[in-house]
Amino acid sequence: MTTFTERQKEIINVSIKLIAEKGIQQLTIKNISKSLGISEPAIYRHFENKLDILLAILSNFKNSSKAAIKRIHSVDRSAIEQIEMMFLTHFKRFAEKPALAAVLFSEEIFQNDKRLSAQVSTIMKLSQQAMSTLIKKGQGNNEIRKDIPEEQLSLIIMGALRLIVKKWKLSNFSFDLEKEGGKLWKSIIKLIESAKKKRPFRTDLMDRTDLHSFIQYEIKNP
Amino acid sequence: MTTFTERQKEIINVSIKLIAEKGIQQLTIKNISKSLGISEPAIYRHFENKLDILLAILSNFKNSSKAAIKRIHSVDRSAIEQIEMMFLTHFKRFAEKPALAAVLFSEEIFQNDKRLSAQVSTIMKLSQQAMSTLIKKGQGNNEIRKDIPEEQLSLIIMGALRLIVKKWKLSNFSFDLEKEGGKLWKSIIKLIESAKKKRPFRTDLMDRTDLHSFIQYEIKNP
Amino acid sequence: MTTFTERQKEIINVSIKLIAEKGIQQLTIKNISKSLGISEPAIYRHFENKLDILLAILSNFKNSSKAAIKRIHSVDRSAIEQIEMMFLTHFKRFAEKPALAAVLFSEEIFQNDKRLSAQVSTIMKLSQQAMSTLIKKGQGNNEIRKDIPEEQLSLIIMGALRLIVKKWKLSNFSFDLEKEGGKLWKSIIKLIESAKKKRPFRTDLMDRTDLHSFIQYEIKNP
Amino acid sequence: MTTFTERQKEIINVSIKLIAEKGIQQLTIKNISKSLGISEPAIYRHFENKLDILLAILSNFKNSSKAAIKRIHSVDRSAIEQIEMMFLTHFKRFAEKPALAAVLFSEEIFQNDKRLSAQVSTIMKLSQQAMSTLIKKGQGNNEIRKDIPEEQLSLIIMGALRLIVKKWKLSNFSFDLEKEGGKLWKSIIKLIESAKKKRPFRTDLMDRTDLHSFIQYEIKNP
DNA sequence: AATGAATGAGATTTCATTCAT
DNA sequence: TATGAATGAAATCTCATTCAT
Repeated sequence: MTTFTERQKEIINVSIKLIAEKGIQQLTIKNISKSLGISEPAIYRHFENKLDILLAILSNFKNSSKAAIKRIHSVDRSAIEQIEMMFLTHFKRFAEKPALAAVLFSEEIFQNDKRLSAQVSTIMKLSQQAMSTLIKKGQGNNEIRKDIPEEQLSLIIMGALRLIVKKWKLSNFSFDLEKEGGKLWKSIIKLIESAKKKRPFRTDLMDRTDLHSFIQYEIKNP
Repeated sequence: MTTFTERQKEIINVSIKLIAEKGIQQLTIKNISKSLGISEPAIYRHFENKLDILLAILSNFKNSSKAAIKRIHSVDRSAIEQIEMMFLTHFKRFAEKPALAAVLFSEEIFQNDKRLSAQVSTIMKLSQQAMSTLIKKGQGNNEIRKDIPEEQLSLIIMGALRLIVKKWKLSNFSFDLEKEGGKLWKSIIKLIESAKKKRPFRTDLMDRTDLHSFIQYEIKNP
Repeated sequence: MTTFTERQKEIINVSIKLIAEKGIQQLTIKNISKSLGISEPAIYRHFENKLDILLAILSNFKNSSKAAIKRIHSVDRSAIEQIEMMFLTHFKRFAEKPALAAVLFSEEIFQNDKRLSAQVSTIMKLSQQAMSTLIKKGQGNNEIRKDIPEEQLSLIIMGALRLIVKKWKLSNFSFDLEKEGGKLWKSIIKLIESAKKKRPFRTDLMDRTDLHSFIQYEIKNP
Repeated sequence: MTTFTERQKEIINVSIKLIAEKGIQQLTIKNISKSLGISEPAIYRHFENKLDILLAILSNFKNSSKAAIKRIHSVDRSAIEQIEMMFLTHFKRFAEKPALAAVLFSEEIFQNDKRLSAQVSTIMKLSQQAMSTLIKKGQGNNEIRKDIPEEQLSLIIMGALRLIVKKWKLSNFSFDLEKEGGKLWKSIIKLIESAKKKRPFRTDLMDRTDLHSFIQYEIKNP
């Protein structure tokens, strides 16, 4: 788990911002250096080449995803609550750093290099597996319906999650992602909950100190 | 609804292929012309500039989407069946022309120009609205559950649809999209169908001549 | 004295206009053909190449200058009146076809080819010699002061004439060239007239039928 | 009043030379870089684009014109002498740097861009106004005849000045501009001097150390 | 007489990267 | 750690011109 210097982090963040705002085609060494107020060759003090910057972005995100997943899995909650955590963590993270959404949901950007696309695949699988694991647990618990295979449910949940983020981005971040995410979550619960054990929907969830602070933690320590 | 010359269509197709295979960064006039076996300036006889080629790709897809949607809406079927048609039409379309999937599910590619991203938005809204309309109809019919707002269901269905196409692409088209799409559809039906009026799932749907030929038609006549 | 076909004349005129309005750099085969509403290769039916179009412009103007000069010289008037005719003919010509001014007073445009710059030189010398001849006649007549050599007077008159046309062009043809030209002429007469034989300034000159019709003729038959 | 780096000055000078020798059409980045012995992209370290190079040429000339005019106006001399200074300064400047004449008397070259043609207009007006001011002063002093409006005299003088420079250029710099300029000046004095106060023509003017050194100064410190 | 399609040459500009300082 | 200057490669696009029809 590589760590980055301050300058490297600056470069990573500026790059994410540039991709988010102007697209991958505008992610040039010139633009990065201009954004940072340093010269172009200076970038090469911190990264060997441009590809390494892109890899660093991915590695950075992968690490923080891993950490978030680990924490969610280790929390002692019902499966549904844990899935909810994943959901909300996602939205909170992107709401706080919209550029990240733009970049991370744009795997195509990285497709022209094998190392890059491998990394992207790994990242995608990471959260899908985490989701799958939680769903399986929920199905074991009778929290979640069993008539639909766990991979399908995972696909459906992740798909909705991704699409709402994408819409948010296409709308120029013009709606409240966390609020809409909350609504979406309510609907998804209805869809996936086991018929037998209907639980009352807990509107208070987001306010509960522990979950809230948990999510906060994830965002501050990606 | 602009029509394109033969050469223009060739350029459009080659461009889609290039984007799909090598990413937008490799969509250069040189590569396009090389693929067609003509000189670079020759391209400019057919499109004023590169942006126009990208716009043509989008316009082309938009037109065929519109036509497909129109036909689906005008068919006299239950809402669920119509949604199924949309689903399967989508998959069939992409299965027949994988490159299109690569391009069309990569809206980020087009983000660096206002005209492009406007077109992308329009296209996305097109199928979402079509889906919404059908769901509303189904809810009116008691075919589809009413406890979840129609926009949410639409979001969830479209999200799943998009994600499976994206996975297919990331897997290098290594699974059978139509087959997996069929499975996904089965799961989705279970999720959205109205509890009261459970219909038996019709595995035979895809084989029925009329639907099949309908979809075929859409693909051959975009 | 080559004559031109109708199409050739059209091409010449359009070319003059293009140079006048947008500069020599915008005089491209594409722009010429677009202005005429024909295809690019069509131009090559009428002129072998681009250089020939430029030569035709010059040849055209040279011919009409020669004719005008010849007529002025053959008119039976005082030298001062003949010079006045040259002056006014010039202004009238340009006032009716401003583009011509833009082109003809821009000899630099043609400098990158020997044949072109030779033609330009010839044209310039043409009117200067004509002017010189008239001045010499005037000095012989005692109409024009003799204390300044005839080449100097010619230079001064032609210089003023050119500068006012250039100013007119730079001002975007926003003043009345003929009127300002008339004023300039009054001043020049005062400067060059022989001290002894002061003639009254004839404001009526431009109205006199013969001069007027003479100038008209020159413009219509360049 | 922007100052230029050494490389920028080199580029400016090389560009002037290229325009003078081969015409604006040969002023290409390739030719500039070849002349300087550097690569084409290297030019872009020093100027953002080609237009900026042209603007720099004009700006450079404008600045030096302003300085020259300021100095001439501030000298304590008769109006006629000051006009003479303007005349001779002009000729000396161009005689020392013939390429500049080629470029500066070819405003057409710059007509295809608004910023360029605006600058050209400004420069033209600059010296015309300076000339007008001096003539008005001379008319107030009874040095210069009053029967011709000051704008007309200014036009006539500037026109002659410009035309002789242009002829010099068209002749391939084959005569002695300063000498011919001197002759022209003698003629012009005769034309404009007030009848009452005939001053002896001062052939010695150009030799007088102060004027000479003044002009020298202007040329070396533009 | 005209055109659609094409092309070699070349224009301006951008890019990632290097090197000397 | 940083920079000014530079560069090879390549991108987009324009130009005058040709050729088959």
